[in-house]
Amino acid sequence: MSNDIDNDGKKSNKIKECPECGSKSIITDFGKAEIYCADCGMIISESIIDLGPEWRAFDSTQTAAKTRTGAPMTYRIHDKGLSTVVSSGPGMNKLQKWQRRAHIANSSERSLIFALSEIDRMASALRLPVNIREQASMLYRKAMEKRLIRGRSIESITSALIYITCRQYGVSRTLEEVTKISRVEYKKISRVYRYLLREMNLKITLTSPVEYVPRFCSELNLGSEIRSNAIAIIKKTEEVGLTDGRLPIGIAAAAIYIATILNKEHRTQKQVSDVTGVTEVTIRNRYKEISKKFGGERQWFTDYILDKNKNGD
DNA sequence: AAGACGAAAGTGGTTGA
DNA sequence: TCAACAACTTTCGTCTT
Repeated sequence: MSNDIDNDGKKSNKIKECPECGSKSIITDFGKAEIYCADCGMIISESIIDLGPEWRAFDSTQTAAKTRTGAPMTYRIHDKGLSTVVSSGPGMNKLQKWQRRAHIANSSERSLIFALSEIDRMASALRLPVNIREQASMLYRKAMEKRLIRGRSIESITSALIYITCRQYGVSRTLEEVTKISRVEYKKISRVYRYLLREMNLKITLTSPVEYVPRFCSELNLGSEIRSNAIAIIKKTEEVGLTDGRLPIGIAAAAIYIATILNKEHRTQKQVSDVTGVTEVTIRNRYKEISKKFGGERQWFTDYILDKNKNGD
C-alpha cells in the first residue's frame, strides 16, 4: 500500500497500484466496502472509511467558518443530528436540565439511542461502510413506527437489521459473522430476521456464490485467473440448477477448490474449508456433483479431474 | 504422514398438514 | 405444533500418493 504525504501534509491512503501485480486498475466498491484490483482480484482493503466532511479547511479559521453549518442530517443519531446543544456556563444549569428533558422525552427515545449505538458498534466491528449503517438505522426507525420492536430485544432487532442491510447491499457477511459480534444467539437473530422481512415487506435476493469469491480468493492468496475460473464454474453451475437448495457459500467453496486444481495452484479441501467455514465433506459433495455434471466438458476439467472421476466411478 | 474419500449418525431449518 | 424431509456437519475408518 502506498502511504504518501499529500499537499495538506496529511497521510493519504489513496491506493494507486496493486501491491500484488502492480496493476493500476484499482476498483473502489463502497457498496461492498472493498477496494480490489481489477486485474488480479486481490482485495487491498476491506474497510473503506467514508467518514468526515466533504469540505476541506486549511486553517482553524476556515474550520470554524465551515463547521458552523453543522453536520448533515443522519439517521444514526436519535434526533437525526439536528438538535441544538446548550453550552455550559454560569446560569445555564436550568436551561441544560430542561433541554435534556425535552431531548430524551420518553423511554422509546431512550431505547432508540441505545439501538443506534448498537448498530454503530456492530457495523464498526464488521467494518461496514456508512451507507449501510444509515440504512440499518433508517430501518430501525421504520420498525419502531410499525411497533415491531415490542416484545423483542433491541439487540436481536439491530443484529437482524445489520444482516438484512448487508444482504440488501450485496455485502457478503454471513449470519454467523453477525452473530459473532452480536450479544444475541444465532437462533434468535434468524427468527427476528425472518419476522422483520415478513412484517416490513422487505425483499432480499438470494446471495449468489459469486459474491463470496473475491474475498475467499484473497484470503487464500489466489490470483485473478483462479478467481475468474471459479466465477465461471459457479455461473455454469447456476445455469443447470445445481445450486438450488444448496448453501451459496458451499458452492463458492467448491468452485474455488476446483479452480485451484485447474490452475495447478492446488489448495487442500482443509485450507478452503478453514477460510470459508464450510466443511470438507460439503466441499467434496459439491465438487462431486459439479464434476459429474461437467466432467465430460474439456473446457472445465483437465485430465487430472477426468482421471479422478474415472477411478472414482 | 498428509490429503482425499465416503459411510453413518446427528443437527437444525423448512414445509405442509 | 408436529412430522417428514433435504442439506449440512461431525466423526471416523480406509485408501492413495
